[in-house]
Amino acid sequence: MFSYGSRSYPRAILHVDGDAFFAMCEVAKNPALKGKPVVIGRERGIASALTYEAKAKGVERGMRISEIRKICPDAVILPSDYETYGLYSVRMYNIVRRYTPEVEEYSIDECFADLSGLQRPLGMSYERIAERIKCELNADLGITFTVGLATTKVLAKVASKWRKPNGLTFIPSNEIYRYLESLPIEKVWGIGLQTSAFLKKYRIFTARQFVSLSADWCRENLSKPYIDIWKELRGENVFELETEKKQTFKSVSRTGTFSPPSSSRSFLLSRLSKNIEEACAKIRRHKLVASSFYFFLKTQDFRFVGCKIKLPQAVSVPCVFLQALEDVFDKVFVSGIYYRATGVVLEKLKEDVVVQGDLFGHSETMQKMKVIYKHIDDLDKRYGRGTVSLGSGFVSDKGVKRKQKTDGKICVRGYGFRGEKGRKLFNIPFLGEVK
DNA sequence: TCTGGGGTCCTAGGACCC
DNA sequence: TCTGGGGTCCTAGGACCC
Repeated sequence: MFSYGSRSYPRAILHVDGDAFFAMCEVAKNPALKGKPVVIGRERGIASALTYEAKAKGVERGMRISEIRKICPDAVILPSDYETYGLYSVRMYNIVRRYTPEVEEYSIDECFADLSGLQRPLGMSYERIAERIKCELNADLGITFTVGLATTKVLAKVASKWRKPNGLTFIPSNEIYRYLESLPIEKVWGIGLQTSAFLKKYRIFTARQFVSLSADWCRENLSKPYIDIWKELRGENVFELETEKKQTFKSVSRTGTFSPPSSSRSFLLSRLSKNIEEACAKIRRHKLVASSFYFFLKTQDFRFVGCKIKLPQAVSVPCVFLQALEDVFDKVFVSGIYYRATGVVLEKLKEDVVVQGDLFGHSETMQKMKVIYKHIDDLDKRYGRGTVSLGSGFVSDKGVKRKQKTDGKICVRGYGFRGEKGRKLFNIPFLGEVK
């Protein structure tokens, strides 16, 4: 009988977490950035990720870029490059898969892996395997990772949060309570502000106190997700790894904040038009159609007002959404109120089954729209997103005069047209029927 | 925390049917 | 028309995550 010490893992669940992932991908891509304070998020105006060097200088996530420039003048501020991060992400998964096919691609910078049963074939303890994986990730990607090993997913998350960055923490089953002792309840994965506030009313402040609650108390006072977390923290496996490729989206959304806040009906509609166009482009990229969507306005004081809309058929062309939106917009919009953001959520998504010569499913106009959007998507692929866009989104574009009549037209960005800048409007005849 | 953006899951309650 | 019970499906909204 093999024995690898007294440390026991009924299941050996690994959690791998990239340190400051987006920022570190940029450093890995361009080694000249090494050791410098690097901040990601230039295009959004706020920091979405930052290196530890930037953090050491007082920069924080969510901080405005303008403020970062003040407190850290030597910061290298870059726009996000999701394609690169996605590539590093796939490489991360594949390195972990050298050890086991049981890998859950949890997010762009995180994954879980089930190492159970591997000690004997690999001739190593689980802890040694975890160490090896961490080293290979670091060596092959040039990025450091924080790794946690425990007996359940929730405990593996506790482990990987324990020491960052570049951390490696093991929680064998006989040491669970030691790690939960001082862990604030709101730090537990899945327990947020509301639930921790509720638990604190009952004098539950730490994860240790939480797991000491009786099963009866939990059943009476908590809903399923929290009972599951309670079990997982006690070492009982409830959350299985989802090793199947994350299939298709259930919803796709696009939102945008603007400043200063606006009370202009046409401006808000124009922003929503942009939201719809981008969301539609995304579902077309994934070969999906939506038959329902939700739109909302966010007021200055952070309230959401919105409305859900059903479409007569599942589509992916913006004009149908836009038409439906205009029909109900005024039920939600109140003139005189100032709004700071708009957004849309496309729902009821399903695969866009292309039926050749389907004369019944769609009107003639719809057929033509689909053809047009196929070409628009091709142009976007070649010249960058937003090369061709709807005129209705024009009012909110910089440098376009408000009065310009643009509804019902399609605009094309001027790049590449003999040095011409700006945009050109084309009134494409049969689109006249489409608002 | 003077608060950005993109997702998922769960649940209570209403609609509808037998 | 009212009373009673029970099942399913759908939806809105809450809560949480990265």
